[in-house]
Amino acid sequence: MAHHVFNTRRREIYWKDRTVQLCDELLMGLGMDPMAVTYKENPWAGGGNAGPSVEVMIGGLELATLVFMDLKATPTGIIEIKGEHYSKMDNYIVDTGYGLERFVWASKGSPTIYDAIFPDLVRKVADMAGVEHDLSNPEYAEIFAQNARLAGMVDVDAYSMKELRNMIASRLGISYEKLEEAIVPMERVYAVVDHTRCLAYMLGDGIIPSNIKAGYLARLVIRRALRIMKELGMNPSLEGLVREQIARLDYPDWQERMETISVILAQEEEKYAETLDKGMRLVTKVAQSYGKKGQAFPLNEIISLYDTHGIPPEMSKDAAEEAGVKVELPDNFYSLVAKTHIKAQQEEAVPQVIPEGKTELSFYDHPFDESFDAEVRDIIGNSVILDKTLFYPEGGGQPADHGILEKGGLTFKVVDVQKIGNVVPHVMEGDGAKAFQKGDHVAGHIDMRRRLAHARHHTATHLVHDSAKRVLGKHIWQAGAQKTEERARLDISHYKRITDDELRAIEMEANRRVMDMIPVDTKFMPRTDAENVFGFELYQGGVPPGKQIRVVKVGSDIEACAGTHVTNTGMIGAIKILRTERVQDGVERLEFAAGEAAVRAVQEREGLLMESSDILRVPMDQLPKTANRFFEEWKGQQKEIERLKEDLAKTQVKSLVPEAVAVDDLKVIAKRMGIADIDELIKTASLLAEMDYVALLGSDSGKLVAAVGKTGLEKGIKAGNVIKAASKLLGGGGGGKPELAQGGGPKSEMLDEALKTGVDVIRAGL
RNA sequence: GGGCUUGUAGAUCAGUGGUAGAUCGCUGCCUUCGCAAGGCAGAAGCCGCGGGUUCGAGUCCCGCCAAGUCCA
Repeated sequence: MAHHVFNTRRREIYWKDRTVQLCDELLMGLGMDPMAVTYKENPWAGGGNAGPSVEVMIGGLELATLVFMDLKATPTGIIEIKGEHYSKMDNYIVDTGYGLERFVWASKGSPTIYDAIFPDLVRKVADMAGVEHDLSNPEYAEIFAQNARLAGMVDVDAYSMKELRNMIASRLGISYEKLEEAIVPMERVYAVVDHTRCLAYMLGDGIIPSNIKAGYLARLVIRRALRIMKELGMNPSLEGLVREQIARLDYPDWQERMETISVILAQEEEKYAETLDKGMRLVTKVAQSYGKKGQAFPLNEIISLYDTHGIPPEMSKDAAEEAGVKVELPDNFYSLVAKTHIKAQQEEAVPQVIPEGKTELSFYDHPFDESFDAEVRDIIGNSVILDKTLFYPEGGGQPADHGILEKGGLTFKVVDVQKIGNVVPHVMEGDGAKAFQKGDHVAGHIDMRRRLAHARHHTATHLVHDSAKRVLGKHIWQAGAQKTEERARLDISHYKRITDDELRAIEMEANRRVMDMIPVDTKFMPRTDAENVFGFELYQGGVPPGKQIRVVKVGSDIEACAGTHVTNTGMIGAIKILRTERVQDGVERLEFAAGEAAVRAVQEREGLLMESSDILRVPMDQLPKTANRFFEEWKGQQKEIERLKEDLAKTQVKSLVPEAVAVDDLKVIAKRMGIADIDELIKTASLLAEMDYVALLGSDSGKLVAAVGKTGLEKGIKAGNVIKAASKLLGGGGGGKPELAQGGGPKSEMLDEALKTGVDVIRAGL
């Protein structure tokens, strides 16, 4: 419940006195005692604006807030509130908010707002959790009433929970423990009721749990509710409770959505269970590793576990204690987490200078005109401003038209077109704007090829969106869109990845609308009329400004849209969806091409197929089978080669043994092995080492491997040292363990010298 | 939008730039009337993809893809 007023300096409708008077009349009209009402005025600030505000309270309960916004944040402002500078605005606004449910609470006099608004649900959850909740017991009821009142009055930032509880307990004349015992379980019950209702609104409204923004908030609420239910010993399933909450809200179409909501909730519950499961394993492991070292579990480790893996600090604590590791959890854990994050940079809003005047937009009435005559109204920087234009300025995810402006037989390229206020600046190539003067008569020519490509992609976007809705469900909402000449992309809200089958179905649906040759119907309508007829689903691409909005109707798809469209879906020709991408949890991006671009995209893909089938020398339809066969064969052959290398190593060992030379009482084999690869050398050398030889093997390609047997190791010969010295001669390097090392270098012609050097190192090591 | 993390056998995960491992699961054999359990043997890996650095990359660097998590 609210009432608003927009006052201007020229015309004031009403301000503080009248607002308070209206509030007073409302309260009296509801039968309240006006003398029991307290009005408390405070400065208010938020979102770059500020002003006075008045809290309306009855018996300590805040029923309404009356906000008077008449200040805006300016760095040079002389009025200072909470460290920010403000100055007066030309417009000043009354913004009120009355808590309907708070009125119910006040009238019923029940100890908490939850008992007033949904006593049955509170009862139900309490029963499910096995919590006694007997409000007919006056002592018990008084505890809640006092708690609610004091908790509402005290600044929670200034006191810890414990201090607050202590205050309440002493006022009630009972012990802290007794208060906690009475209150904590019920607080959880209230929280469950509150959270599930919050979810009913969020999910009913089409929010999909995600890892960012509003969706993330929904996920947090879900997880918090699950956690609280678990603490209450309930079997945590949100579906039933959210269903009941939605049933008692007056939105019939939300009931329909419950099907999707069930799926979403089940999915979120599963996901959370998985995260906790994973987290438990991870945190146990980390805790044990600190336990082994006999160290305490450091706080920054707990912070990082929470920050990167979402492991609740309580869980870290439990796991640590189980592993017998000390840990301390500070009260301000979450603000410590926040401190580790770098403060977000404040965006410097550059106030855009809005030029005077108006450029008439002709492209809506004449969507296929290529040329127009106009008069130059102004030159700003390198931009030309005309009295009217056929150039479409960038907006709504559609890029600007390009083309030329012609003056006295000379042509100048237009490389960008924007819309600022009601004015359209045409940005010229180079310093082309210099050639124009105020009052010049010019001819403009649009690059229609580009325009049409955009129009096709734009109308196709509406069709793809509509098709996605048909295939995936009504919960689909546009989360962003962008077009170019070659591609369009559409982001839609959806709670899981789009499968290949769904993608094909969407593509087919969209192309059917193309084949149906549906006329594209566009008209300007008063905003409120359009909203009444079509609903807020109009605003898929955002809410446009102004009283008149342009409504684009393509079959069953109706959107507020300022872009240029083709006049019939048949003009799109073809739509080819190219891929999907998950831009965030809960938002899928569809990338597609329309018209000529679609044909080109298909041709490109076909090119890849043709090239591949050419390489494999099979017809296209056998590509998958053949590719699979090649891959399987390749894997088999890899294994075969592995086996053969081992066999080869064994036979080579036999032929190498007679070539051993005695260096002191060590048996040393240094040998060039032809075109062997490094694996082969390693296998052969390590077999020789097992037989207690010292082996140094090289290949024509300049690879070296050394392996040292038991006796050699006892005498302190290190394969790594041998290899280091030998491979240095090859212009490379090497290393490894004492028993096995490898190396090499580009100067393979030095191999014999390198082997000799290696033997020298072995001899020197003795 | 930003930060952090992860991607290795069917699963869970190890792996200081130097011959890819463990546990569970799987297959076969031994033991048993049979099962559970145990013993032995074995199969199973484009180390997410593509570049780069290097004599040598699962490991280091860059890009991409996929996933997780946090944002007073």
